[in-house]
Amino acid sequence: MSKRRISIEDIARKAGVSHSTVSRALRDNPLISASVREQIKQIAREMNYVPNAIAQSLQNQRTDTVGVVVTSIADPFFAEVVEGMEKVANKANLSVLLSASHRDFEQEIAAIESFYRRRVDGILVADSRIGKHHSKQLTQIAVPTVFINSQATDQPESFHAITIDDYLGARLAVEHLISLGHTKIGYIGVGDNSKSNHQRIRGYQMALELAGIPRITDWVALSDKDRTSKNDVVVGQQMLSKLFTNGVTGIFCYNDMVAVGALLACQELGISVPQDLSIVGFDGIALGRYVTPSLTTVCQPMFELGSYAMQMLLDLLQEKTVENRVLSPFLVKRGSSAAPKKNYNNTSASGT
Amino acid sequence: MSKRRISIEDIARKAGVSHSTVSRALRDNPLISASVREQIKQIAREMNYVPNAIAQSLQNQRTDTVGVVVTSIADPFFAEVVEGMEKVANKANLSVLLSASHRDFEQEIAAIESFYRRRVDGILVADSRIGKHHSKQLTQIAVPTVFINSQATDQPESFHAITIDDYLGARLAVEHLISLGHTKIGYIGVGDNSKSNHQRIRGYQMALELAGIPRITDWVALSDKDRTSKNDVVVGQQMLSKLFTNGVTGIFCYNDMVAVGALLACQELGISVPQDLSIVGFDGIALGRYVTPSLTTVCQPMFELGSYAMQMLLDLLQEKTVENRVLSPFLVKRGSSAAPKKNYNNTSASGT
DNA sequence: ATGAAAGCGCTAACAT
DNA sequence: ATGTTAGCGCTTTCAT
Repeated sequence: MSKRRISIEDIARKAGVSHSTVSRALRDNPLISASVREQIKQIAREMNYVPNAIAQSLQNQRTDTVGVVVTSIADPFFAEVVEGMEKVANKANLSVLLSASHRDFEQEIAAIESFYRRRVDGILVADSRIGKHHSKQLTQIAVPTVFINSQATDQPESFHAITIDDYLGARLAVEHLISLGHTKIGYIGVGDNSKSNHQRIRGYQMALELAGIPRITDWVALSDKDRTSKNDVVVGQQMLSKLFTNGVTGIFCYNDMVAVGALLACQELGISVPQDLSIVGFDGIALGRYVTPSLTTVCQPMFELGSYAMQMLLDLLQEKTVENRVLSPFLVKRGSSAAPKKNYNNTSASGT
Repeated sequence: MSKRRISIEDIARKAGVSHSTVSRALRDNPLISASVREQIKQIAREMNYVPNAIAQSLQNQRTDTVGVVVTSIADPFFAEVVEGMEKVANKANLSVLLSASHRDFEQEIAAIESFYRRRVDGILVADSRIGKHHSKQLTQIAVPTVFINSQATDQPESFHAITIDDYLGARLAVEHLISLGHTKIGYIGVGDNSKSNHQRIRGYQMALELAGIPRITDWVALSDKDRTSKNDVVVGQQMLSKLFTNGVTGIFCYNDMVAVGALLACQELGISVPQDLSIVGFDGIALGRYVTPSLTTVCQPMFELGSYAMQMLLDLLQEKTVENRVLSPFLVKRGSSAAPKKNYNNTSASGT
């Protein structure tokens, strides 16, 4: 905001009217006569006048800005989600302030507080770590907020939220493997305390249970705490051999990056997918289409997750009542899953 | 910005001082006695006071906000670049307004104008389409601006810019193929009028020329105008067979997505890479490591591109003089390139 | 060391 | 139909 810019004052002077007349004219207030209005607009154009949104915000108590917090912009999943948000925001003439939390609680809070200082009209938080115990600080920040795939295990009821049905997704994945004839099905997950991971494990277990397949502890592997999209791949790579050694013929992975890691490990170990082992991912990022074999996965409607979330926020801003939403993921069958090879002890494991 | 929030007025009332004293105390102005200062800060804390950044901006003529325009957030290349920007901005306590241009000139201008209205302190534009003829409108928008990989063929000299050396990158790619023994080398590019594509073609041609390899028109294929990261893949897929039929043994692709498309086409056509055909990409997006075979490519330092650009902008804001930068890409050899198969007419094509 | 007052650029209630 | 004035919440002279 360097030098002095043209203000309505300047235009008023040149037009020989008061600054309020200019203000009215520029905003098509019907009180101003057409001729004066056009004259003023003409002068404004000639002087390259651009209204100062900061001054308008101070007066109007609205910034036409929303804050968005994601764990990482470089994560292909969130990139899609943000794309969806941006599209809706843009159509509604809202600007988007973007901030990354890197899955860190402190950074998430810091981002939200910064948004609050800047008086954003609303806030969108993806993969939030905020639970009930923190909600107090935040309810004081009385800014309309929508959470996307909140990861707090004790998510406060009072918040607005849009969520993917992780439990359903996991069941879709595992039931797909079961329907192909697999009975030795493993899970590779992440060891952070995310709700997603919990729900996906639950879905995995329930799918097995409903099919009468016993759960084996050695068929579940979880990584350590720290996570980035890059080392999700490493998780898959490292966990794979153990599970394969333990005899699984199919693996459901926490997400696509983990699945890609598993795929990579298979290539190294000479395990052919899907002949020797079937792999199913979660998310539906573009990458899954380009690996070999292409990845069977449970897709989250990422773009919709973002655009619906933004739409919910818009509704909130217009004081409409908004219902929380739960979106259903869907299975996309590709090359990484197939029926298991027939061998000695196959599909007869239906007894308890 | 819904209801009334706590202001310094409220604190002043409660502390029995004037609002200017509160303002000073909160900002550690040495004029205020330590005891009063602490008392005021205490009250502010108790009342959950959060300064109104909008009011501060209006007074200080600074918003501590930068605007960023990229073609698409969902593009893995820009996602990395933005990540780099965000990191530097965050450290400098700058907020980032993000907007997508979708490679559309109008949208790019609209985003910049919106940033100007909001009085951002600086602007970063990636893949700008703005050329000399438009620079007039924008020089009036006297906001410090840095362009990243500007795509205007007639980029105005006066702008600040950081650019990857596309020409060098292309030479690296093609010289790599030549050093492996290839002499029949093709190029798959994009038909938009981007500077990158021009420079990469130039580098491709120069590398051939320097090696004394004749150029063959049929070894260069360009796509039509419209581009998204998704249909860059399609470009690679569609162009591949023609080039292969025309006898090339190595192909340099405009970017990694095009290269992935080419790889996919090879799989479908039963062309084995790198035995029958070598493929080299450009960009260095993560995806390249996960496809089969992994992609040899010319890497742009994406994260640095973003972080340096933001650093240049910070310097500009502090009125330092900043030099334009040209970053060098570097070759990363992976699985998709190898020596061509020996056959009848091999590396003897060194005569003019 | 502290308060009063002006002003950042705008909108809107209140005159006329 | 237009001008005058106040005020959004803050910082910063200028008094004292």
